[in-house]
Amino acid sequence: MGQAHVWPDVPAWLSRGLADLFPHEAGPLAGSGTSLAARLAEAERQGRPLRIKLGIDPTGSDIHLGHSLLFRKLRAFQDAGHTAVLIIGDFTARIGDPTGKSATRVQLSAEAVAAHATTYLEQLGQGQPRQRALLDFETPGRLEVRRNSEWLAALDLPQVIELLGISTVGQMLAKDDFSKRYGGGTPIALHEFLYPLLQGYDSVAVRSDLELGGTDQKFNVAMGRDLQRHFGQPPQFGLLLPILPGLDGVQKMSKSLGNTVGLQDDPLSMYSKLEKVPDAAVNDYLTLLTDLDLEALPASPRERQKAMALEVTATRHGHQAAVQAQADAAGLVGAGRSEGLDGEDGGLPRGEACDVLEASLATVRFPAKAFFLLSAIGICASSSEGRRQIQGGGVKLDGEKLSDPNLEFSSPAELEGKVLQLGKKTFRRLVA
RNA sequence: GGGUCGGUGCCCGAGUGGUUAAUGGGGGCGGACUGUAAAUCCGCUGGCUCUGCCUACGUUGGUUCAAAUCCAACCCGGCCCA
Repeated sequence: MGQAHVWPDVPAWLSRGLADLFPHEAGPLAGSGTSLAARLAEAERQGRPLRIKLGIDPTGSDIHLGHSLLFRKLRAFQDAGHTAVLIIGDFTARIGDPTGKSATRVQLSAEAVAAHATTYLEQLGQGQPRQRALLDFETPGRLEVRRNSEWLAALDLPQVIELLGISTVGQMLAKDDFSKRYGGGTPIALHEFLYPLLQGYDSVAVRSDLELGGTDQKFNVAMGRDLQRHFGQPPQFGLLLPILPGLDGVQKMSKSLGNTVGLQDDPLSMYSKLEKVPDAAVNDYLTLLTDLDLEALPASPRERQKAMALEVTATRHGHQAAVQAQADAAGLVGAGRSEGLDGEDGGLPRGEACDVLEASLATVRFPAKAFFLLSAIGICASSSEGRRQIQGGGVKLDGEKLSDPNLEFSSPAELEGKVLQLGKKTFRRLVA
């Protein structure tokens, strides 16, 4: 995130973790209209809430922490009395946002998109009390869920041509991803140019006052302003949040990079993933995923990791579950070591006392060899990989290292109740 | 449409007739170290209940004892020209 930019004229709940806000006095668009602060004040005076647009493309089935910071900000707007307009890009998802992709994205089927959309809403807390949910689905007037096929599927060719006429090839090529690809000789399909336009047209369709997005969405958000102007609407504000780094601390959090923490993750795996995010990313996680006061936290990097992991897990699963997860995580690792810093870390229960995921042996065919077992219960992708893991010395059964991949177990009874461990963080209790 | 270059394992990228599951790098996983981190070092990195067998170098056919490597057609992409 770099040095924190100061946004003096907007409330703290809004400015926390902000990467960019435009137009803004300090920015290049200064003077091109009212400031957001003025707009907020006006809205309050008139008792007319602002319409805050957030578009999501249902291209996958899981929402992860990288998305959740946007929803947190959207929720903050809701709590301040504004209307969240959540746009499910069921139509645009089928085109695929070229953002950040080095290649053209495969087009999804309508069925897949519809299914994803449903699970998204569940994950955002539809049907749950507002205290537990990520978004406020309950309070009347605070949320509108729209699908952009509502208006995009109805566009006819003349209208599409009108949209295409609003932008130029030059403008499109100014977009970072396009220019990189164009310069680098990777193909750009023409329909990809349509994406920013359609996405921008959403702003027109819902009469957005402010659009929320990641910094990678700047082009699209700005395009929304252009289109609104074209269609005679006051252009929206753009409010951009940083891209959350993934568990590697370097690349953005993304499913395809496998560095995510899913909203669906159980408390233990959520906590154990979070407590080891690289030091450099911890502050980002704290500002973007919690409301904690960074100044008030201990200086020790390890303590900050733990505090962050605990708090983020708690916001999702509740304090109780988070504390339990923290204890379990310490137990799992502590089992293999003899460390004892304070009373807090010392004397922790061994692996078996902890809450470990169970793996059923019901579908495993016996007699089963050790290497086969690993893939059979799903902790290795293939039996060959299982073989290698054992040969590499990374597999333990009840704390004892397995050295022979061909070790044969004749019946489930031999394994029942034992804990199979792969590496430092994958544990499965075997049950029949 | 024409010319030209190219399509190799998760990614990049060597290899241009014969121990080749295919050099190297990245990423990933495992081990040591550690703060359950970073950095560093080491090992592994197609599949199969595996002393062996099977599938792989865009696709399909062909030449050859033998092909990722040669030939043909096709598919896909970059660049230049139209």
